[in-house]
Amino acid sequence: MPNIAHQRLDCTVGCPVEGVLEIIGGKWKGVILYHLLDETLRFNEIRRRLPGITQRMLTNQLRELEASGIVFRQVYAEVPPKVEYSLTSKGKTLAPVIRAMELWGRENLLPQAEAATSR
Amino acid sequence: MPNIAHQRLDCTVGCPVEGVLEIIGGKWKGVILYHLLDETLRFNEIRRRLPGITQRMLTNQLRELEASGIVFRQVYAEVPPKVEYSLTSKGKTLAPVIRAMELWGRENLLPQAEAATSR
DNA sequence: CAGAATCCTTGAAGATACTG
DNA sequence: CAGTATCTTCAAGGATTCTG
Repeated sequence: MPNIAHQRLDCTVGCPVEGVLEIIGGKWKGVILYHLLDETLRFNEIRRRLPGITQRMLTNQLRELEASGIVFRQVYAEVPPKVEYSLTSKGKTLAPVIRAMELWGRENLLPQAEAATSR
Repeated sequence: MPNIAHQRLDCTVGCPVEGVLEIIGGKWKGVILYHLLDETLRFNEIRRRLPGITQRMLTNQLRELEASGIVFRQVYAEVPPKVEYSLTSKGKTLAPVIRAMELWGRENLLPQAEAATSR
């Protein structure tokens, strides 16, 4: 084994998962990412897709995602203002994670889904 | 005790993701699940794998996971007490989600990892 | 060993109002 | 349209002690 062998991480093998949750956790980030997966959206477009979120929260979450290098914020110098949000290339690599969550959610969280098949 | 878990499905397509995050979100649940993926563990075994978690938190999180039908809690009538935690079949279906997160975490959260590959 | 019972702190999240 | 700026609340999470 090469000499990069064991770096002293303060926690051991569990951390990758924990770290991801710090990025896509929170109450809204996962859903925001989900909506940005295959679309570039403007601020209010995202907002409309998240019933219940406040402007403040949306701004917060988007800024944190931007700081994590996950989301790209494109500001157009127009009046009225226009800001578009999209995934960075790094953000796009999260697709498998989001998709896996989406799939599991559909199969396990929506009783109607399964009930519908048996109806 | 009634499980009032996911009745908040008043939002539309984003919810699958949101619902999953309610289950594996929180500060510790994802990591707990990660450790239970391929092992049945006793209370203190899990605790040792999560540096920094308190007994209270661990108990809490495990109970919530149990209430979500994700974790099975096996109590042995012994002295001293012995309680084993494992994934239910439903819990095991979360594996792809956890694995996707683990993979992404390894590739994006540990700079050493990428540095190692480019060397 | 695996918790239950308390008490306490913090900050995540919400409500509301204002603005370039 | 896309934000700030405050104020406030509530519950997630933590620290500590006790116990079958």
